[in-house]
Amino acid sequence: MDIPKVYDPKQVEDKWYQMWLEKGYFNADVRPDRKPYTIVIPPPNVTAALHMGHAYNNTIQDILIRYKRKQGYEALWLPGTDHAGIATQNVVEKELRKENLTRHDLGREAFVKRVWEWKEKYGNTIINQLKKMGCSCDWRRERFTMDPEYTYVVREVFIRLYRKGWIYRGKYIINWCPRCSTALSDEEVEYKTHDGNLWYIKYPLKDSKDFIVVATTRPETMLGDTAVAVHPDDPRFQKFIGKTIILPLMQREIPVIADDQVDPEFGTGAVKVTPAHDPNDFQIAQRHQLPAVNILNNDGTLNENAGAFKGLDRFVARKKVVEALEKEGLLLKIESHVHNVGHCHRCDTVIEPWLSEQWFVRMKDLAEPAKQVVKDGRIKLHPEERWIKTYLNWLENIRDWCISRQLWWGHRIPVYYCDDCQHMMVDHEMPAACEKCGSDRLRQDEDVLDTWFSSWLWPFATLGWPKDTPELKYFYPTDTLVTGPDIIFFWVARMIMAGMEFMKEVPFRDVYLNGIVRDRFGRKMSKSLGNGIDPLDVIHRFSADAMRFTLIMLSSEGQDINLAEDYFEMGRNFSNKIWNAYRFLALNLDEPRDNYQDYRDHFELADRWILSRLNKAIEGVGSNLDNFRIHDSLDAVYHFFWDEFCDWYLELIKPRLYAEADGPQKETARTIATHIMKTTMNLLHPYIPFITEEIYQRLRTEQDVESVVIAPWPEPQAELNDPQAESDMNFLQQVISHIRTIRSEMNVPPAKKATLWYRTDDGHRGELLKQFAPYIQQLARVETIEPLSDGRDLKSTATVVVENVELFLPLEGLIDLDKERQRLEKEIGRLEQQVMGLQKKLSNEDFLQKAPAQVVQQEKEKMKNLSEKLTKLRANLKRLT
RNA sequence: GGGCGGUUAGCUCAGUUGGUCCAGAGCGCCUGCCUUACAAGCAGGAGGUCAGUGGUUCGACUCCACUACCGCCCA
Repeated sequence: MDIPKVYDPKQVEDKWYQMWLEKGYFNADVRPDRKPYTIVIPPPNVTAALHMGHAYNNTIQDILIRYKRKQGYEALWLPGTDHAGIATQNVVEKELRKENLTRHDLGREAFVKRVWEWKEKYGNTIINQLKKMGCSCDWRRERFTMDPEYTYVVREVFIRLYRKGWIYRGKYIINWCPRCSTALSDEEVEYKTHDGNLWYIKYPLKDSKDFIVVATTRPETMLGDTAVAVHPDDPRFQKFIGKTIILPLMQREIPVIADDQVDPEFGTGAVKVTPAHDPNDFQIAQRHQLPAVNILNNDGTLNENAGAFKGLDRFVARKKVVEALEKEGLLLKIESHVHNVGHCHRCDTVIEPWLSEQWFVRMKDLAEPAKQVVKDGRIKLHPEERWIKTYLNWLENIRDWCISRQLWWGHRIPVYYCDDCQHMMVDHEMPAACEKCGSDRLRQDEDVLDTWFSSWLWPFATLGWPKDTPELKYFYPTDTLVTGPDIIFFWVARMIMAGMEFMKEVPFRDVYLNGIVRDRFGRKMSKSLGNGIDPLDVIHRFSADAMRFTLIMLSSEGQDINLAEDYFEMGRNFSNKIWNAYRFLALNLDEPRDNYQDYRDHFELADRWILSRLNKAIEGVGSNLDNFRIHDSLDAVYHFFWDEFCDWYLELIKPRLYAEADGPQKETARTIATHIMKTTMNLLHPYIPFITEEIYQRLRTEQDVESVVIAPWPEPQAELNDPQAESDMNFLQQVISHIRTIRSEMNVPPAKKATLWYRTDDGHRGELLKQFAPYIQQLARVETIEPLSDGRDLKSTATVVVENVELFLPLEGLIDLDKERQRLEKEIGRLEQQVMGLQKKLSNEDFLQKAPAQVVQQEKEKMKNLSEKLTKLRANLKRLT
């Protein structure tokens, strides 16, 4: 048989994926006879190709969905992509800039067409990447947040909330990005620490030589001041309340007012009030009926209300205003001041609080059920402790959601205005005529909706809502959401709100929050740093299995992953190990078979042991997966396969396999090894789908299901649990390891066969050494094993004590007695320390009285064993001196 | 300013309800092996006052408090 020594994933990955698609294994349909298990993908933005974070996130989803599919659930993983309003508009605008064009050069219609072309390209790229990774999505159900059906849902929701009075339009202070030229929600603002200044400015009182000093971090906004405010109880300013100030540079008369909101501790205790450019000032202004003076254009330059500063960029204006104030002697001082400044989440531009007319969702009543379902456990977060507080805290302090965006790419707001009577109508389509005055001069609102206003509907919009489809009934609520903690507010919380509002039911039951993939130094991967790793490149160099395996091996629940390209060798090596284990079986197998149960009468210790260990591995994988401990689940099967199956079992059965004649002993080893191998492929399949299919197919028999994708998930078989076999094997493993250590430390040539004598009054262990001498001979390169007989010369033997059995290795001519003495002394020293510790513990009255009897008993037992061992080692050391 | 997370072997991290996993894994390092599945491998080994201080307890990497440093979120 010609099986290459090195596994070549390129030969298999595409082949099997094609087969899976053709067989329709990933398709999930409404099947009342089965329990559904549903995951909706966090739809990747169509801005660009997927990065390592996506690879990680989707690997986790694929593991869960493949696990459930193998368990017999009707497992639906619903794929799709997100139009990602601002982000996508930005990247396309960037493309245009290369052609020296702006979106305005193209006009709205042509620009949107251009974005659709971009979407087609990257949408396809993304789907292909997911397929390359092995993602088992039901591709028939792929959705995009701007599909016609989806767009209908978005409008429907807008209309329902509007009619309910939960969507309103109003003039408020919102976050404005001058670069993107749109409003943002509070969540889209990122605060960063800036080393700024605090400028102290004198505001002269009218008809007086007196003045009030105000402090500000944004001096240019003074041009829009309409008052100065002080705290009503602040004794320093009592005499000024109600007086009039002449606003410097503008010569506008503004009042001095008293308001509780003023913090007397900040600056001088008197603050300038700029209602159009500060949320707090806006509130103050409303209470005092102050006018708002807007001094900014939408691109961040100053408008005609800024007087002499009109047309300047806001940061240039800041300098000029300061200069002008200084010239007039009104600048008292400048202090350096560290403060947080809001930046656009998408383009990093400093945002401006700006008074403008926008659409909002009233959140209070939506937030309440979303809080409740997490509090009472109907939705569980994993890891819970870490995020539940963050989630609840956000909902406690929820603010209304600004959903209108001054963009072109997105869902147009379904609101229509009559040009004649200004009447406003909300509907799916533009009415033929104004319902109030009958005019046909109607126009739709120019703005589009926040991207998240469509993605918060994802779990049910993708299943057919608002129609009462069988899919919706069957697959909703979905089961698990896997996503990053960075979008808990943007997406997770809002999906829960939408689910509760429109479905009256949670959208999912478990939320697994995966960590962020970083570079080897713990830095976030980013284009600007150039430290990103391309999943396709990794797949090309190492294979999809290797990528998936490595990501999970490096992860731990909810923690960030530090990643470097060479780490993927880990996954490649494991694949190769699997391949070679298979290769070994194949070379010793004429044809696949899996009837190990037929040889039950011929099971020997190693067989009983490995089957018992397999049970443990199956339990470990399953229970950890059920608890979202993804890494631990893989770790369980990884160590079982490599450390126990490959390193011990396969080595132990070699004598049987290499035996000349076929016979039940040989057949037992063959069939069990095959069974373990195949079961392990089932266990590993969710993590590394490709190689497990390849091996499964090669080991498949007539009785087996046609693909590992749908082969049943292994269940532990209670009758194969064998504690006795495990403890006996454990003893023999220790014996073998100790002999190996001695050989290695004494530099015994590998080819040199050793002799082993043993002495013990433990009948069972003595029997084990006798009965399983072949194991020791095979794995420790020992020739003869016999009980120590009287009169043996122990002068040049190395010794070790394993569970009260003394082992002697005569090493005439090989042993370095000094070295052996050192070795024994070191071991004795180690034991003495332990004994001392135990002695102290056991002579402590408090311990004896207060510790549980069982613990005391355990410690006493330990003490007894250690003492015996110590006695033996001391005797042996003495013999050498 | 408020909240959360982290600090364990050279590196990246595990350690699940305080007492057998008296500290583990992967990578790296050292030694010996091309032993008829695998050198992408096998066998063996070195390496840690579990950030610091104090407390609770018979007993603390594990619980509590404070401190230091790092990171994230919110105002």
